[in-house]
Amino acid sequence: MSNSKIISVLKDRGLKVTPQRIAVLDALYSTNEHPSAEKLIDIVRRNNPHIAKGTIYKILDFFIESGLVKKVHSAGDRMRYDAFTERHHHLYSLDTDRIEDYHDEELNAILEEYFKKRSIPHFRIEDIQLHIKGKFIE
Amino acid sequence: MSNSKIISVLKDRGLKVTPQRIAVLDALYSTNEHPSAEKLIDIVRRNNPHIAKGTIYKILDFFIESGLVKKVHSAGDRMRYDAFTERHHHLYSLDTDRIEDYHDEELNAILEEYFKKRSIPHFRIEDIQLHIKGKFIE
DNA sequence: GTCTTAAATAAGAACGAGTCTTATTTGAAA
DNA sequence: TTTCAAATAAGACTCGTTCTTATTTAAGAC
Repeated sequence: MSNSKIISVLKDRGLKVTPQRIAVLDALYSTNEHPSAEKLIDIVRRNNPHIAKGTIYKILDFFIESGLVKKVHSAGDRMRYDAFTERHHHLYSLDTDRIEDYHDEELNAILEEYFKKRSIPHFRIEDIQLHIKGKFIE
Repeated sequence: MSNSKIISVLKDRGLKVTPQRIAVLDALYSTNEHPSAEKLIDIVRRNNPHIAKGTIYKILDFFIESGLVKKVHSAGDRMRYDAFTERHHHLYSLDTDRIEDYHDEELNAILEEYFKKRSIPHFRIEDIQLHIKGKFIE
């Protein structure tokens, strides 16, 4: 994604634009592998070697509050991030730390239908995601 | 669950029975709050103050390999564990670290049906779990 | 363009959940 | 009861993440 588009993403939401935020958002949009913070720091520093580690963690938290980024639920020991905000699901490798997107409108419709007629006592649903665990075969 | 039943769980699977394993399994069966390892260590040490932290982590890994326990995918900074092995789903609080079970046969059937007719290229599914995120209201 | 200031960042120390190491103990088969 | 591979205790260590403090900066006001 071009820099000017990334700037628009921030500006349109009334968020302050900084070179560091642009770099982090660019790194997130440039990959679909749901990177860990450490991986993201690597990517960011290819073009911006001076950006501080703590800054990137702080920016990630800020993006999460702002709704630009979501944490990916996982069983690993490091947090994973996802900047693809449309409703989608994930495939989890049981062998490796690979996590891929799974997107299907029919599935979304089925889930929508199911939860429309069935409310959960004492719980207000805000988001639903399927975790599909298994093995990638090449 | 009684001690003799817990011993049976281990014996029936051909697993070595130790006081430490009994204590950890007992702690897991005594709560449905999907405890972190640290929380579990607290529970275990109420009755067995001498059991080492590393031992409990090692036992948890062993139980996971043995299929007695599953890791719960989460966005938090600590791993959570679940000894309820029937197919079920989870409710996640967006405010707190609360995670509750959600169990419904109709939902399982719907998912079964959906994935029966739709295979995912290059992926062999082994387990499917719904993450329902939202807010608990009292 | 310049000023102003709250907010953002740099640098690295600190924290803590989870892992590793080594000596000791033990479950359970023979 | 003997034997020994496996399990445990104790605590040092790792490293992903957070915190602290001084410095810099984005962007609104003038």
